[in-house]
Amino acid sequence: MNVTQTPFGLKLGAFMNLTVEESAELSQLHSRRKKFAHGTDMIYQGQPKQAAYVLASGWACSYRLLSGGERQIISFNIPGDFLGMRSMMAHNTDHNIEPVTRAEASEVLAADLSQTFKNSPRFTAAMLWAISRDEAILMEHLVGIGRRDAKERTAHLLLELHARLKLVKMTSSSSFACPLTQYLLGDALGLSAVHVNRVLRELREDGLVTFQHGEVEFQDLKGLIALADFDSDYLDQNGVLLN
Amino acid sequence: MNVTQTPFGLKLGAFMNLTVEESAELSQLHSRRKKFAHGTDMIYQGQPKQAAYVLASGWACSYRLLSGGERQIISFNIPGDFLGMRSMMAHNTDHNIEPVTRAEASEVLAADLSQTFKNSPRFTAAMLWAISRDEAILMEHLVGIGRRDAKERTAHLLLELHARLKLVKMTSSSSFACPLTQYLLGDALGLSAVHVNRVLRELREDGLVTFQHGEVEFQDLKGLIALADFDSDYLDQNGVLLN
DNA sequence: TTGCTGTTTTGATGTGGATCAATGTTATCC
DNA sequence: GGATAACATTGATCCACATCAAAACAGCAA
Repeated sequence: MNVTQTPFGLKLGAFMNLTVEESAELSQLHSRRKKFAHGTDMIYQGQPKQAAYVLASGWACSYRLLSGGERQIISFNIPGDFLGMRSMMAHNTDHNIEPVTRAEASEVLAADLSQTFKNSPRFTAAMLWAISRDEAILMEHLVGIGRRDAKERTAHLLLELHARLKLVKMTSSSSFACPLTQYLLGDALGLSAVHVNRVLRELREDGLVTFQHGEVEFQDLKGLIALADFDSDYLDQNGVLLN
Repeated sequence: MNVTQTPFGLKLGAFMNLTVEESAELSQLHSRRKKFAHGTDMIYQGQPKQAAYVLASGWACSYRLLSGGERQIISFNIPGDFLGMRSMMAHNTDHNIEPVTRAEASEVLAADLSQTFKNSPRFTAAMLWAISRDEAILMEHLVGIGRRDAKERTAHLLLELHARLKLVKMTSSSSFACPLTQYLLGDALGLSAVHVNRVLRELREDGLVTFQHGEVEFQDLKGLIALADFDSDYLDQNGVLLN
């Protein structure tokens, strides 16, 4: 299979066109495939070997648990995302990553990665781009929790997921399959699951989006974008989407 | 001056010992010095040239403005921090960085940086470490805003700043100089300045910390750490601090 | 000394979202 | 067909923090 058509390839393609050699290099990284079932952590505190993964299929989420038992989901991960850069670089891993659905991922060894960095400066740049983009997503998430109310926040997240999934060709024009429960949404949005439910109902009643039976459908995309004050620039993929 | 004693050198030193050659390489990056006054943005939306900086002295903060006029401070930056990685990699800059005090920073050109990456894989790793660490700080911030109450959050931020400043030798054992206003704290913590004031008073009355006249003083460090549920692991600098 | 400007402090009142407690829905398995 | 489990929905009550308003204070310029 052509690597440029994998989710990871599609994503990096938003930053630059991959040469034949780079595609080959990428295939290497992409070889050691692993499967994860719902309920088993992919990355966790105190794990023996520092590993990183490229998510090939399925969704995951990274989260932190507080001593009081509450949890905060840091980010949702979709196919093409690179997981665990931090657990590879840092001496302690302080957050967990668990699959939301069944998931497949390619394990990336630190040695291989640094070899690839050496071989291809352009690939290095692309990885830095991907990392910065993840950071931008995190920032936007922070802004949402800090300064947007529950409705705006929820709308924003749905719009973001739509845009990100679009990049890896996992959407139809105005809907996408979404395996997240209201509990997961709550843990990500800093809301109770109960309140997430109310917010989703309001959005539905306003004729903006519906989220039912694992499917998010946008009824009024413009209205939703206005409500959420959503500007996709931070995802840095507009050039690609316009093509 | 020995680069290893600059804040940036001290910080990277937490990850690895710099060789003589690496120090030289680092000095190169560190040469084009610029000054910034309070009130002029260092990095802003739509700026002509993509630049990055290493903060040499003074404090800064990066923030996002919402259409409603509210702002969310993403992070506070102290000497040794690398600023603007994202504005260098991405096609659009979506957040601003402004100095909190007068500040000096070394401008880093994209070309120089990628050259340095090519020359020194170890430096590349150190930069990735620094980036991951920034991401971890951001995550912790997110967790705080999402799941901690105002008092815990405030305490946590003060403890984090103390630990980070320690790494670049800008603290005394139980206090540090802090140029932040209560408005800035509020914008970072997702609180109103009024509420920040009340929280600071409570912390003072509890005999935990005082923050007055630009000086943060810890009265009961253990108590504060317990209150904030603070675990410095995420800063990945414990090994260094123990030496 | 007198402002002027930015910052801190305190009080009174209002609200978004948490929490508690049920009930409804759907899927799965026997 | 009933039992069980996971998830979604709705109502009632409460509190942490926002918002509004005003005063006290510090630093600085003239």
